Amino acid sequence: MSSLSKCIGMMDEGIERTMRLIPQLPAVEAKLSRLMLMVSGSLNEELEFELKPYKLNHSEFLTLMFLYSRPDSSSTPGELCEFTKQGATNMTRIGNTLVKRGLITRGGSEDDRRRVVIRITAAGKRLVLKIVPPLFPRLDAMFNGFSDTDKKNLSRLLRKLAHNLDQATEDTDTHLGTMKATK
Amino acid sequence: MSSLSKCIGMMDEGIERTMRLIPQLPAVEAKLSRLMLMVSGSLNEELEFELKPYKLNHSEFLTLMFLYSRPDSSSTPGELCEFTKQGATNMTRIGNTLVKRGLITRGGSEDDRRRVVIRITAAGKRLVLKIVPPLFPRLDAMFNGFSDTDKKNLSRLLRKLAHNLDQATEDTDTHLGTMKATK
DNA sequence: AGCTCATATTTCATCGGTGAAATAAAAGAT
DNA sequence: ATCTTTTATTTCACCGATGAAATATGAGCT
Repeated sequence: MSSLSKCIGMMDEGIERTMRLIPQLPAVEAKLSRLMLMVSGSLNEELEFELKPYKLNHSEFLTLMFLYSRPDSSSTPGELCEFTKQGATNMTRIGNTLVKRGLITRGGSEDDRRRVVIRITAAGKRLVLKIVPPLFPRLDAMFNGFSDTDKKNLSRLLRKLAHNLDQATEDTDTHLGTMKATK
Repeated sequence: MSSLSKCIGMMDEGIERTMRLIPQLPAVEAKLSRLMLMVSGSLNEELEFELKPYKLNHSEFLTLMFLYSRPDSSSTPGELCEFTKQGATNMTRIGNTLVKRGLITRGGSEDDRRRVVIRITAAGKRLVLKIVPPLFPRLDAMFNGFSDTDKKNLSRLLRKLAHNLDQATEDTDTHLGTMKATK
């Protein structure tokens, strides 16, 4: 496999050369967004790799962790879709496989009987406790050489980025909204 | 759609609560890595959305841009696999579709006749020039409110993260290597 | 010349996810 | 009481990518 750093080097050179062909290109920003995508791609790969022994994929793990972190150990399909950014179709499938493995249960809600309540089981919690702690050394290693201010800054900048991305998609959505309304 | 910021809020709360259940959890680092994944997920979505009108996906776009940025407008499947982190199977398929659309050509190499030389065509270059400049405003908007030092810091921190990730996977790989050698 | 290694392609089964449409059931509004 | 909306599921066709195995071809070594 080619190392991430090597890919980043190629990317840097590529953008430098592209800048000569398209001078208006905002090179700094282009590099930053490419960096984001490449680094998190690698991070994602790493996570999937760690989950493989437990036959869980990223979405299933997220779902499980979200339930684990809830005060009442439960949620609904809709809420899980929001948080994990999955479509309803996929959420149903994830639910099916996790139920089949006995990691969650699905039951009708008392108060709103359209709603389905998804709850993590004792076995699900046990699995989380088996998966998560071994991840900690990796997590620490990832941030080797990061000072406390480094971490604070990274958090701040990523959150700012998130905010800007929200703005952008909000604009797009409202435009689509007006287009539909006009039509 | 649920906004990125709202998801980040849920994530923050989730990790806080999880920390109470698993006190050794390195919460700061966990949040940072979740942030990375969430923000870049959204960034990725945005990019795919921009590319959709041109019937290109992320990998095809990367491939095209890499070729565009090369001094001689060409590369080889192997090199493209490295840079785009795609498997050979997928690279072949990407090549097929781009050739079919007249955006690249595939030909035998002169010096090493195992090698295939992939070259971006004039039409391919034209498409790049049609796609890329409209991306610039988005790119600028993404980094709204970022000072020059913010950008420098973000770049520095992402590159450091990349370096650490390389170390981690290198360790894993060499362990696997010695395991295989021992076997 | 012969052997091994490297490069690329193709085929095939599989995975994870999407999007649209149909169905069901119940909540909420008037 | 009916109508509309919300919530969830299911089905189906499809997309993009993976991984393994088979094939082909040619480079490089001895």
